[in-house]
Amino acid sequence: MPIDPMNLRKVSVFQNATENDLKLISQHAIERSVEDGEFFFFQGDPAEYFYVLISGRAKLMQTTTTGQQVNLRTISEWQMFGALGAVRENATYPATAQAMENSTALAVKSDYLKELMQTRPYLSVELMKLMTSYIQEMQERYRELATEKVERRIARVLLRLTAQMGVKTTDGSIELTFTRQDLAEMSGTTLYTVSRVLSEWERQGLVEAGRERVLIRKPHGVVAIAEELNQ
Amino acid sequence: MPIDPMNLRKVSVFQNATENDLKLISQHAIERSVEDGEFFFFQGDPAEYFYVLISGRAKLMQTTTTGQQVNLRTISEWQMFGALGAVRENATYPATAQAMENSTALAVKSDYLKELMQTRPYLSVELMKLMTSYIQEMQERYRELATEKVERRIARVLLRLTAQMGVKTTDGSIELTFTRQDLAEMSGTTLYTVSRVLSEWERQGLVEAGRERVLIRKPHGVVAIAEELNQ
DNA sequence: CCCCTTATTTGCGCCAGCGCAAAGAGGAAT
DNA sequence: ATTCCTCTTTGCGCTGGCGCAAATAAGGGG
Repeated sequence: MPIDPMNLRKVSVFQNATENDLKLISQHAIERSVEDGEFFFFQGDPAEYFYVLISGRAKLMQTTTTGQQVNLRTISEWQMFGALGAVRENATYPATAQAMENSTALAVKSDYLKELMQTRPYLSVELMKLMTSYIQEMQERYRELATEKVERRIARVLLRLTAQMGVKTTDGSIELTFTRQDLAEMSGTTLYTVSRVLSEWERQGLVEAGRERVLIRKPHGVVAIAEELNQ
Repeated sequence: MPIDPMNLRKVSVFQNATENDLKLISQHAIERSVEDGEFFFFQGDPAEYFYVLISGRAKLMQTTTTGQQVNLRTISEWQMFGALGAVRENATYPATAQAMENSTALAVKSDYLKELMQTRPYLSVELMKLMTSYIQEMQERYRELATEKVERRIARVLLRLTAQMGVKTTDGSIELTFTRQDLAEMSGTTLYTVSRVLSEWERQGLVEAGRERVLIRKPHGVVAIAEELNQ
């Protein structure tokens, strides 16, 4: 059952699209459901489709030859992913997309997007804006990883996630749903270190740590750690 | 003295431009010379112009609040830089561009590029390709920084630089012109560690290390370190 | 309600890499 | 040649963070 094309306007790249364009795109889309832990695509696969997540949650990651993983980005609803292939000819995905819950996405042929962009400059512009924001975020994260201590990197990851997908509870706390392993992959450290840091913060009353869950009790306290000038 | 517009075809984004477009662009360009160590622009400045380096060498870097630096990219002749501002409205540069030698660049108003892109899809396409390659490179470097040991990261930096700007000498060695500090900023470590690693490699006969200079004697040996599967 | 699986915590030992400090080396300019 | 400046090397001590191992906790399914 195809979704209402108007929903596609929630996708940043399509925010300025005409109603007709949205219909065209949705007509070219097929729905794909993927279970928790399974994959939309793997790094190195031919980038034949780009995706728009319509329900669930996924992550984009790179895997090293030795099997270690690095989390590049978390994808939530109405975000586009796998779109780099729409740009180059015969591109392959530069990362792997794995569902973090049971998820559904729309898949559209990259070639179709490429075709649309030929005659719709707004699409290129929006896609470039999105790419620009990725570049900036990666540059920033790269700098953090190169220059900042683990504790602060973890604090920043929590804040980034808060902005992107944090759920505010009634008492002003913020709830995040991630495993220690997820957080480790996002902050460039190990699950042991994440666990130790969260335990310490819990002792200080900043957060409450649970299974696959972190409840930020004092957001400003986490901000303080992330920004702290001393060191 | 304005340069020959045809030279602009060496810029990847302009490779498919018409002769007339190249002329238009060069007519809108002003030349700017910057001495060794001085700056084209700073992180946070309004991104009014984009640049094309026509002689010399520069680096793009991010500076932390505590003054530490991270090198994002080295710019050599006919590369475009500072173009992210052409995409967003009222953007600021996300990085600082510093000359590594006496350098000259063409500066063109970002707005002018934006205007051209409205009617020339090939420009958007090429710019997106460039952005895609940045994203991929940053993702890769991020993964390396997160998962790989210093020695291997340094090896990879040398190989990247070899591909980008290495000078082959008559006997098959490759010469690179960088300070230990530069290499440290590029591999996310300190100049001390770079120095120690290079000294060790010199003992093994892989390289010759000189002042602001590294001569790679056995490129395949460096590749072996960069690729080595054992750990 | 119990069992099994998966996530988390924490003690412990270890070492890669940091960063100070001081000495050495290479170039450029006079 | 001499001087000066900058870049580089290396000894030394230190520590942040890794990662094993084992215990503990939290769900989920039957």
